[in-house]
Amino acid sequence: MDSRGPDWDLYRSLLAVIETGSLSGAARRLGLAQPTVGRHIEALEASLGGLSLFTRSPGGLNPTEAALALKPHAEAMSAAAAALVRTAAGGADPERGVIRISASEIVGSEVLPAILAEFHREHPGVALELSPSNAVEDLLRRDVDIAVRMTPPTQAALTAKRIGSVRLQFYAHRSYLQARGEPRDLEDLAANHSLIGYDRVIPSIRTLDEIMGRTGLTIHRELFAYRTDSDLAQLAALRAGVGICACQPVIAARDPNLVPILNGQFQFELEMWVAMHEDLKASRRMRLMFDHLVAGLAEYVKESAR
Amino acid sequence: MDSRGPDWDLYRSLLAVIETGSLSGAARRLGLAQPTVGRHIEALEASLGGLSLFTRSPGGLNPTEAALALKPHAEAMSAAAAALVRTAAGGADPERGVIRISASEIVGSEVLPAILAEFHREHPGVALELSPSNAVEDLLRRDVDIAVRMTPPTQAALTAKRIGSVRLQFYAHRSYLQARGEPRDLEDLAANHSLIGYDRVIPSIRTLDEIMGRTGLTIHRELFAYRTDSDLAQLAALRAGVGICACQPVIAARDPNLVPILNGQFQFELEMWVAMHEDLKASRRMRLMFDHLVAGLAEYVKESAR
DNA sequence: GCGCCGCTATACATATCCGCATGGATAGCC
DNA sequence: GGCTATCCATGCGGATATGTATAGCGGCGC
Repeated sequence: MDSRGPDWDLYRSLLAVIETGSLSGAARRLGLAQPTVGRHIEALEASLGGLSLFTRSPGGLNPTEAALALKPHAEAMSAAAAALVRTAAGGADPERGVIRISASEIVGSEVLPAILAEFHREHPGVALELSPSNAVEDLLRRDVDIAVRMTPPTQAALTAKRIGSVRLQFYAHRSYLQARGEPRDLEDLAANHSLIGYDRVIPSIRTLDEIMGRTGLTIHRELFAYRTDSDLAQLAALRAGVGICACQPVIAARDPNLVPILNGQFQFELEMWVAMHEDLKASRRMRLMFDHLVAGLAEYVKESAR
Repeated sequence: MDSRGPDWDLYRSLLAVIETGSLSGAARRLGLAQPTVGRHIEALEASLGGLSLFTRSPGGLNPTEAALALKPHAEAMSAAAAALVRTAAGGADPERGVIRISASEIVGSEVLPAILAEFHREHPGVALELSPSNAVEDLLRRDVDIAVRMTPPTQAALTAKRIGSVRLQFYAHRSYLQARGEPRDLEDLAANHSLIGYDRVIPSIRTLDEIMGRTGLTIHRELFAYRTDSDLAQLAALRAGVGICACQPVIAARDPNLVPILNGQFQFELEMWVAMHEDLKASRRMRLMFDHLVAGLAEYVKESAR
């Protein structure tokens, strides 16, 4: 029932060596001595049936194909270990510990801060970590505890709650409209105006593409005059008057110089979800944050629907 | 960048103690001495900020709420470690090592053996493990390397390939038909015949339920005269003439005494998928098996479509 | 009530692993 | 060309963790 493999510590050293590229670097990161890490790798190679994991060179250790195949698994262990420590921090006390949250750049910087600030006032002992990213696998790999997503998380083993729909519509800065005029319709928009959009389209934005596709616009890089994959950079460009960009009404309303284009037609709807790994339901602190996010975002969505 | 937590070995001991319920049991499983495991737990509790993980008793150690919250994370580490060892087995040599495959009971025992036998003839050095189960989370948790599924795996971080549709229709054994006659239609079937079906409905069977729901049949336990959650037991019952049961044509055709009911009407279609964690694409052996399964199952589906 | 069997906790000898110090090798730079 | 800054490999003393042995405690069956 066991036939247990190598010590798990060896995997940690393996990962560190692959990532740092040298025994010395791994030793520094792990707080160990270089010979120790070297012996770990040696022991791991022996444990794994004489498998050769690195080609030693004076400049460092070069991972073999076999070692690279093992790396993702070691990363999974590392993520799980980190999640375990986060869960353990503060113990069963919901007023202490760490929570790590992932959200899109926009939500992470424009929507969450207010909501998280409120949570932090109520629970000052809980440390918060925010990871702005669009990667979906975060939750499965346990890189984060809770995620706010704009796509329905169809994953098993996930506790997910739908918040509602967030509108998205075209906005432009007054200064831009003064210089370029206001587009009459979609055709005019596409032909004679400067759109702000994506550079290399990110997978998780696909829903947006579909929606825009339905409106008759074909999405391709050349459609956009100002291209960046960062949502935040797009928002900044919109605020600077570079061009026209899709934006959430509540966020746009914060700048009185941003005005809706095309009479607010061509609204897109994005679903907003909060998701958490089921395993974390065992932690009172995580449940607290989950519920707080659901409530806070529901408020935001309600405001957005007005 | 690091602030590394406790030694990963401690997590392994933690998991073993939770699962066995005692230091001694964990020590036996891990091949360590009981005091060693005790010290591990002690060290872990200290590392985690004086967190209390167990209530010691003469009969064993009782995990606290905090320890139970950590368990899933430790399990994730364990699964990842096991997957790493499987990947490492045989090294980069695609002709050696281990592959662990998950499939439904039916597919695992009626369809895969022939396909896997062929693979095994070509690659006799590769050890194969088959885990018949309907749990979907296997791949994410890395409990298995490759899965054959009858539901579309909508998960990110998964390499999935759709094989095609597998028909499912009602069959009965000749002896049953002699005794009970042949049902004229669905109503007759539901009212006057013995159906073989599920006991406590398993989540992953839901697709089947939906399909059957479309046909007008309401699915509830009482509909079935012979109830078991094991697909294999259902098939065995069908072969023994217990009653009428949905079955794949290719499988039914192997027993000349099984005949289609209702003129082959009311066919259901199930999609067949092969899925693998993206991380495993780095392993040549896994890719080989993935491709072999795709080819072999495509052949099976083609045969089934005739 | 007695003995047996499971468990944990403690004490002590030992084997193991770790860190330190050193040597050798390569690459970049003045 | 020599200097320096990396890196890895090796040898050795010491700290650390492990295993063995034992004591103590509680439950269960006869």
